[in-house]
Amino acid sequence: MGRGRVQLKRIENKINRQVTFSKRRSGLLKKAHEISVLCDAEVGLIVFSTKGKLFEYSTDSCMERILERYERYSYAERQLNAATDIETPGSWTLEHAKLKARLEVLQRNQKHYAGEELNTLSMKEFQNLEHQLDSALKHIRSRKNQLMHESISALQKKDKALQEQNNNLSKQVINN
Amino acid sequence: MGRGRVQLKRIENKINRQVTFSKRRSGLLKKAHEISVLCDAEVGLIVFSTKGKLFEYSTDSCMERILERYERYSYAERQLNAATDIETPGSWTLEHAKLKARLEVLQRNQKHYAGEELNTLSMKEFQNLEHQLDSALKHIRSRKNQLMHESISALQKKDKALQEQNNNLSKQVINN
DNA sequence: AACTATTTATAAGA
DNA sequence: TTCTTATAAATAGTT
Repeated sequence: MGRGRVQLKRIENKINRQVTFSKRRSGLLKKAHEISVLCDAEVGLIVFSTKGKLFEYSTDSCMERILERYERYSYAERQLNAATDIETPGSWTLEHAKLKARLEVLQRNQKHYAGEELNTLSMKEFQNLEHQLDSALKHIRSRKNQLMHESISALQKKDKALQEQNNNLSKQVINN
Repeated sequence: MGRGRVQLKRIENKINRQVTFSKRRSGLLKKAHEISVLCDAEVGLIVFSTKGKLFEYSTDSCMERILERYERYSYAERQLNAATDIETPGSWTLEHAKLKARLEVLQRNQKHYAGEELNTLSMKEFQNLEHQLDSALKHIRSRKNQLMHESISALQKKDKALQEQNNNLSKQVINN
């Protein structure tokens, strides 16, 4: 896509490499967004430049969600890691294990909050979850409303101040 | 890039969406690989189709490495730089910092899901959160509905069976 | 940061 | 699905 054919190997010239990186990066992010919207896919894209700078795109700006979903796919691998950890005793082991346990609980909760993995819940737990989410949503909507009102009043105030300033300036112009 | 201009919105026709997904997915993976090689960048790309199938690309086929780097960069860079310049990835300290960072993120999310500590969120993040909660609630209610229906049919079936048994027993009593 | 000649990606059609 | 082809889009080299 350009004036020359592209050889699939590292661009040795540093400047060219930097420029190409910048151009292709934006193209890549754009395409990631497009497939996400057009095809209703969930996409996570992470790019580190040579110098270690991070660029990223994720559907709904929620990389965490996507990474968690990804890790559910590599569950077997994680279990392997966990086994190795337990077999390696050390001063950190206890705290580490505790952290992991808390993490698992939170992750499970998180999934329930996201409406996933609901099969394990009893009817009563369902009711609870539903109620919690419902009230959270109410909180959030009322807070959002409040924010919007505040934002509107701030703008109105600013508008008023500007108009007054305008009037004063106009008078000065007329007087001169 | 084709015979028609592309509108950036979900393709409603299921077949078209599937075909476009397949084509664009391979294009995206190719471009991810290209920028990685040409520009010496480290790339991780995760794509979930509508149906939940996973496709991925990662520089050197090592997604875990990239995700670790991402998480370090995003949440724990400071602590890590301070604590461990020499530690190799996979060491206890790194693992530990990573876990702690993730835990913090999850705890914050959890609070947001519960409608707490909303002050720090921007308007856009609000919209995202509201949307997420709304869709989670829909999932949960539809699943609850399904469970209740199943439960009702199970009871009706049982009821029918018992009545029949009853009838049979009554006849036997009369005959004796 | 723009430009433009080409290559590349891909939408629609077969 | 796979291939073909017309066209849109991306981008390499240039200014």
